[in-house]
Amino acid sequence: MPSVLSSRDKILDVGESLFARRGYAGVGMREVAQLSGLGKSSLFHHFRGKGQLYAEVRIRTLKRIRDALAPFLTLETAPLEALEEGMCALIDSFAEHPTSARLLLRGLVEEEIFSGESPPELEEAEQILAELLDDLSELIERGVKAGELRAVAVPDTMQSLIGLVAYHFASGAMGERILGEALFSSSAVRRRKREVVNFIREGLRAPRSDRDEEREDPT
Amino acid sequence: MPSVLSSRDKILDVGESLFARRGYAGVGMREVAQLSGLGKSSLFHHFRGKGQLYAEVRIRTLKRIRDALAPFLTLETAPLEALEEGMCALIDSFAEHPTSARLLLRGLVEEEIFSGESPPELEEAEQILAELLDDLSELIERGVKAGELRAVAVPDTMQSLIGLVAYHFASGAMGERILGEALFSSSAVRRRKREVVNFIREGLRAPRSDRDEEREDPT
DNA sequence: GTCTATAGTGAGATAGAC
DNA sequence: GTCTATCTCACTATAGAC
Repeated sequence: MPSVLSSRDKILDVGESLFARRGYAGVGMREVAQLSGLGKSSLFHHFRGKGQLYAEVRIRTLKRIRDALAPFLTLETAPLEALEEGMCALIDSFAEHPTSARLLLRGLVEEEIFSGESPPELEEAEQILAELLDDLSELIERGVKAGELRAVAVPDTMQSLIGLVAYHFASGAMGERILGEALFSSSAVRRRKREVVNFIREGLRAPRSDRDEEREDPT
Repeated sequence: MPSVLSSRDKILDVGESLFARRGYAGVGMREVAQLSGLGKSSLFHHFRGKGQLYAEVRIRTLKRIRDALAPFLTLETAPLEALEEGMCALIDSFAEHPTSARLLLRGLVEEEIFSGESPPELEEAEQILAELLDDLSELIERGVKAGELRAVAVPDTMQSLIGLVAYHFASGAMGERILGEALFSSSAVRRRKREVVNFIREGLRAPRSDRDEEREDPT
């Protein structure tokens, strides 16, 4: 590992920052080059084109998110606890890489990005995302079946969790206006974790009686 | 009111649909013109330029959202009930205008849209949004002070509610993949309302004892 | 691996006839 | 109000020297 970033990594960093802030169409290769300290043409030596750069940036981001979440998507922890701790780990990951949430949200919300054909690398990104969502879905379902969670609709709950965590850290200037504080200050991150965990715990946990019922179910 | 849309309204409709799907930078005036059934130059007769068109689209959308939410942001209803009913009304509004949520979310998340100076009309949009957020903030604060809601952090709760409602209906193809169903089908909308209301009620309501405490507080 | 130069396209916007 | 024609500029991408 070189202590100085390779040109390729530098380009990826710059691209990640710009794509997160402005979206695919809002970014020009000229600006990516300038901020990378390279000539415009040098970019095309490292990446086939803007499309591939975007895809590689997305892959890197999604892998980071997957790595943060993976330890909690196993079968070893109780579902509600795994959900709470997983969301905390995700928030920590977002806090460490402030562009991640925006890029994730853009990937979830944005469509019709490529007018012609999309770069083949995007499929890898889609697959990482798909696996992640599948694992999360299974976790929630396990929680419901175990009686730890209320009888929520699993897909809607997925959407709720994404909205709860990803939107907040993607909300930029408007989020900071609402918070009256930097989104990624350590106090704001700590508070967000607390609020999200409380919201999830109170909002999704099965009421006492249900949980007892489930445990005692003799069928 | 003419039964046939004026050119201006037609352009606004087309612009709204395109800006919601692709964002400001992803939309070309040529495409707006074609879908409006006009020549490119005719657009510039109705709007000073792309920036103004975007601003007008945002204003129209935000006014729709404000009108849907306004009845529940008064002081007349109990806060938790107002919150639940307000979110339902917002969901109904999103369901009626499927571009609204996306455009709202884009407005909240997107920055640095204009490279040069931004159109003056955008300030009107920002003000509508600011008033809306202020009113929502006050509602939550009233709920906490009245002891109806837990002692949540008000700004974080705002963010949570936005994420819960706006993200879902902005999530497009990915949301439909998660749901396994069209986002705006009547059954999906009904279910979303139920899930959001339950999540809010269970997740934000103060526990029984607190609510009793507050009511009996003799100080 | 980086550069200069440039091709080629499409963007936003304007002028002026009808 | 709408059109055709045109301007200027920025964009992605390539060619080829170093």
